[in-house]
Amino acid sequence: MKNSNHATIVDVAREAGVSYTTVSRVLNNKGSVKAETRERVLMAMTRLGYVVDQRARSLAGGRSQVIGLLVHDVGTSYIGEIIRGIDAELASAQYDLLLYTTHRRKIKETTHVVTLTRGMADGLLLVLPRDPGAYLETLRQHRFPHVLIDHRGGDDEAPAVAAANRQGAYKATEYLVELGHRRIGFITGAMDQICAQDRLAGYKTALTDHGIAFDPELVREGDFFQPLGYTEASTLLELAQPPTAIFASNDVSAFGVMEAVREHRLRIPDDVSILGFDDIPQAAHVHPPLTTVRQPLEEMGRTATRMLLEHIKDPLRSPERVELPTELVLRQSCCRKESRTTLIENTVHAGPIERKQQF
Amino acid sequence: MKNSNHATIVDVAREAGVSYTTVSRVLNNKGSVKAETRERVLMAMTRLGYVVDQRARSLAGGRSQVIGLLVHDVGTSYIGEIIRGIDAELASAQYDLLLYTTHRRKIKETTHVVTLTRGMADGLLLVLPRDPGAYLETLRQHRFPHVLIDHRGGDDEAPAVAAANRQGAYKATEYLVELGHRRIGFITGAMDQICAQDRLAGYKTALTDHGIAFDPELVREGDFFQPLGYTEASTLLELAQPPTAIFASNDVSAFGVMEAVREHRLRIPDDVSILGFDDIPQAAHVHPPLTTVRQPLEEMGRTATRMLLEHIKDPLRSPERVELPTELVLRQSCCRKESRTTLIENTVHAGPIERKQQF
DNA sequence: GCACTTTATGCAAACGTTCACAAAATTACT
DNA sequence: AGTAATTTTGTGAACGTTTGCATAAAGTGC
Repeated sequence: MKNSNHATIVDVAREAGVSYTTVSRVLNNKGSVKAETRERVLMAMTRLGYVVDQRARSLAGGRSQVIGLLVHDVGTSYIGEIIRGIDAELASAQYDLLLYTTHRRKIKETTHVVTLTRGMADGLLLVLPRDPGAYLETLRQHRFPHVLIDHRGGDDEAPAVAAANRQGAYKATEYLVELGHRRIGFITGAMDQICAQDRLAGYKTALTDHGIAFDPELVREGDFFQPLGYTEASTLLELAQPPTAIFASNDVSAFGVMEAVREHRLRIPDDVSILGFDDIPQAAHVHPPLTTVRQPLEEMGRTATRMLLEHIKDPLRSPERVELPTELVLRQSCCRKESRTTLIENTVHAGPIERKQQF
Repeated sequence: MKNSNHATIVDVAREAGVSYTTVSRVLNNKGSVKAETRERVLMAMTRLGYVVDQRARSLAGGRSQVIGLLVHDVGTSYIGEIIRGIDAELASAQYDLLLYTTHRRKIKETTHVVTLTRGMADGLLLVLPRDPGAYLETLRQHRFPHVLIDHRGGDDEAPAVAAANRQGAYKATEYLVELGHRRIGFITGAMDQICAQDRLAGYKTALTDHGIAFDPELVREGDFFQPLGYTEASTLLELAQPPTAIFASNDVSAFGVMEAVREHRLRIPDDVSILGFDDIPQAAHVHPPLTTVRQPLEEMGRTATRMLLEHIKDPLRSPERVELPTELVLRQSCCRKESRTTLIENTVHAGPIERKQQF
């Protein structure tokens, strides 16, 4: 880009008849400059179409106005929502976003982190990190600002924001119990993730707290994806004593559950109540709209970003770990266990005995 | 980050007992350096844990090894797939990705483009740009490398990659005709986008080419999202002469169509065949798996990136516009119009006359 | 073994900023 | 009016690279 005539700070200075330092001053609102001079410089800038060169600024000053974001993958609304929050917060702070997708390969996480540390970015946001132990130490050593999202990991002291997974699952299960359900199926998430473990824990605790014996038969291990949600729900529905409600560890696998239920010619919610987790936008748009535990994804992104920005400003600040509340969103995919008898259309679906034959 | 002891090129030079220029040479494989010296420098680098500072390199050299990506939103698998392709290609060329989400605000597109031009990135990828006219001229003037994805726009000369939307829609419609369907519903995409227009055009042409009169009643305007797909499909199903097949302009709205069809107690594909467009991963996982037109999203990302990288290497290269082939993916959501009579389960769903009453 | 090319290395100047420090201009205070 | 305090401006040195030019070392051909 040498040929293109990009104006520099020096050009502006010449145009305005001041020194380049002065231009830098009005650029950063640092140090004092006479109102009239500032005006003159500003004029010169617009006249020349000046735009600051972030690379140079960063090299000289230390701040690159870029933060790095490390994610697995970018095609899910889970990530989409989080990024929306990050983005909003970043935009108002004039930061740019450097995106790294690891596609679940651990090595990539580490190498990316190292490069990032080296001046490219002022801070790092890690969503659902796979194996943070590998580089968390490096980050801490270099005093490199970072915040983990959705990984309220073990003993490590890293700043993090997560959702109240356990509590959310507890409330949701409680809700199903209050609707009269006694046999409540549960599809877990990928169990190597702490949020998945927490959700299962919430489910279990709620059951025992309400005097319902925990039946391992009703818990199936999923992976947060639709296909496995579908298969595992099918298994549940074919039990001798099938559940009257199924709680899936996230909305996407809840969609799989819905498929399975329909495949078995059962109605939602009349025959089987379904409950999800996350409240991704799509949850409101399926039929019937999915009752789910809202995880404040966008807010998580926002909060994490704010925390990170604070840390960049003041690197000595001690790491905090925030847990954002989850919230039960009532829609139409759950109903009282008894209510099935009140409906007219009972004949449309096959009864419980025929079910197995159909599959 | 001043306190953290990051090794510089000079430190490496001292450690290896050479000048910093030599270190730079082995770093870039430029100029000749004796094998033995190179070895020594390499050793020193690993010993000191040296990592190049991209900002400085960029300032001095001109290449930032960063490309910008401008997208609407990042939470859809449409974007996810494209980014996957971009990412793969970029990783092997040692480039990083600067992400800008516009959230559909036009102004943002322009301001971002300007900043980008200013050294932050070596090139720019624009996915489904809203209003490229505003900045395309700027980009061209500055000879700033750029490639548009999925916007085979009007007259402008910008390099671009798109999918064969028209042809794909044509083939798909033809397929439905060959299955014996005569009344084929169509849900359009957001009609301000050229790809949506092309898909509609393909549908129309296919019909007339096969001697089927175009019936405007069967075309409903959608917006590429599920809710509208649902409502518009409902409208189609409640026509006096409802379609026996519905072709939605993308998979997501096809999911809406599926909901609507089920809501009307009709079976897929026995009563209504459904066809989508895009082949997002989820399309294979719904039930029945969705027959759809595969748009090579990942490949589009890859191709665009390769083109961009070429342009960066050789800025004088003339812009090309690539159209990648689409492909009909046959799954289980479509069947012969006649086949409905061959199935056993005919009684489960309500007949066409009762349909309206149920809704 | 001498001039002559090739290969290997080093020096200094950029790139476009920020920032500490110094100097100049202005204002305030006695 | 003279001095101190304050505000405004300028100078020069970073920041960590790349790159053109100069130089030193090593081959090459006769």
